[in-house]
Amino acid sequence: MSDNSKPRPRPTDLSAAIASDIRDAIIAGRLIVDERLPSEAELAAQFEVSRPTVREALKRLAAQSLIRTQRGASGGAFVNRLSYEQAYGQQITTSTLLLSMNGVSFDTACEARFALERACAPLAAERRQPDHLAAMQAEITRQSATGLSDEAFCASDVAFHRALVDAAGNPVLSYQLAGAVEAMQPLMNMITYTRRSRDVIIGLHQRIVDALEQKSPEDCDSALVELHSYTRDLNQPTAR
Amino acid sequence: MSDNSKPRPRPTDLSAAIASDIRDAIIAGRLIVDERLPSEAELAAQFEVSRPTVREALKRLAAQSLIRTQRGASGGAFVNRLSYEQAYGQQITTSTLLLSMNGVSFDTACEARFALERACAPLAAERRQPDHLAAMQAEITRQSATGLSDEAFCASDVAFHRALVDAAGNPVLSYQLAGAVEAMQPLMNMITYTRRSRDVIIGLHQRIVDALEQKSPEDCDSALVELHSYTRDLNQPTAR
DNA sequence: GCTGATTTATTTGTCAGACATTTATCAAGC
DNA sequence: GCTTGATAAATGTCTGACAAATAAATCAGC
Repeated sequence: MSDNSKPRPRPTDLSAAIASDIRDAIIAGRLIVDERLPSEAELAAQFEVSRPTVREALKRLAAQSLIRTQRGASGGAFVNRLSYEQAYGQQITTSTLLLSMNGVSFDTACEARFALERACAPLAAERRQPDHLAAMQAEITRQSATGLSDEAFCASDVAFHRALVDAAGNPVLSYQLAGAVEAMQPLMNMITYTRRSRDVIIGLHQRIVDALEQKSPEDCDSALVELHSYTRDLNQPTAR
Repeated sequence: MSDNSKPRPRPTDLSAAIASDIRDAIIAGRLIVDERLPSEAELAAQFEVSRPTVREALKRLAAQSLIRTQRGASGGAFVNRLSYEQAYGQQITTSTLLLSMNGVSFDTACEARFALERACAPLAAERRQPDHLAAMQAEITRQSATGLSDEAFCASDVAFHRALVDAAGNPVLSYQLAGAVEAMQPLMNMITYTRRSRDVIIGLHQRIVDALEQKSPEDCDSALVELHSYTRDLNQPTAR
């Protein structure tokens, strides 16, 4: 009556197994936020392994921001409250690598991004605050500058779209979209932006801001749709 | 000896600094998929640290699925091709913890989930394949069973919605949505589902499947909107 | 010459013990 | 009362060693 019916292949890697144990305890709530784990020596005794092995396990968890460590007396490993900032970072790293390593096409990534972004637009139109509009307007100004490198233009584009997402006022949405928006940047960096194409994009950005200011989700949506197809065609000007 | 002027301001936590270095190299493409890293001993010499320190760094990267390791001659650490499966897993873990540790309200998470899901609906209506419809229909059947626990009902609900997302035929969307959908499960598990409420939900699910079958994005969207508001009210029956 | 078993070399996985560094706590001295 | 120093606890790091896995080289046998 053992649980060897579980499909989980018990890792022969002790540090991976220990990390998995502790991770499960955190996810299941048996270890709560800010709770202190036993010291490395105690964990070593508990799992009957050496301290370096325990440390490797803890580093794995630290890499996922599940724990944080503190040195000194009354230090140790603590269950970490995963902040939005940390979650953003991991989300962006994972998304970026997923796209680049699997040869995801520009079209696929672009479609996903604009689909998700359109989902935010109605909420953004309803809740946008002055600072969101100001942030977006500032990026438009930056994008209009002459002599801006393609890379800088892309970075500003990303910042614009992140501000748009943030305007929806839903931190969970912002978190989910962070990956989609940021991971697009490397792909968009491969495009050459002519003066005219920049002007078109900037014009659409302005339409988006205006639509949000007037709380018109329809105008915002149509601008996004146009921006999507324009961006797609930029990448494959001779397609079809 | 030019690099002794390398005052990188993170001398604490050498293993974190080394992991960061290697991670940057992978993201920047200086290390490509399936490329073998130097052995632990070589890395130790290269970074002028001990092998355990290098190992801790490598374990951090392994925790993010950035590398995989192999024992034996011609073994070592290899840059890992991040698979969608692995990315799903990390996304789900991070999202679940983010919601539970930050006390994200049901409404907020629910709003994000349905907003994102509505973004998938038009694509799903266009591209859904028979197996997607079959998978969704199978979950509806499961949900209709009597004596089903609330937890099992929720699990089936999640499976239904993931099938809906997959029907959009965009792996990047599926990846992004995996977190949003799965992370909702713990929150939805806290709801008690009466027979009547289950019937309402199942009815809406059926409407969604029918709409997809008929390739009607409008019907699908309206069903999703209704499902959203119904779910929200289930959680706070006396609100407003 | 070729096949198959054996040895060898390389590399990760694990262990033990030690020292360095950081930090909270507490006691001593002014 | 406040500062200051000693103390203890914990993580961070190092050294050296052995175990285990695995691919390549070697060698015996035909």
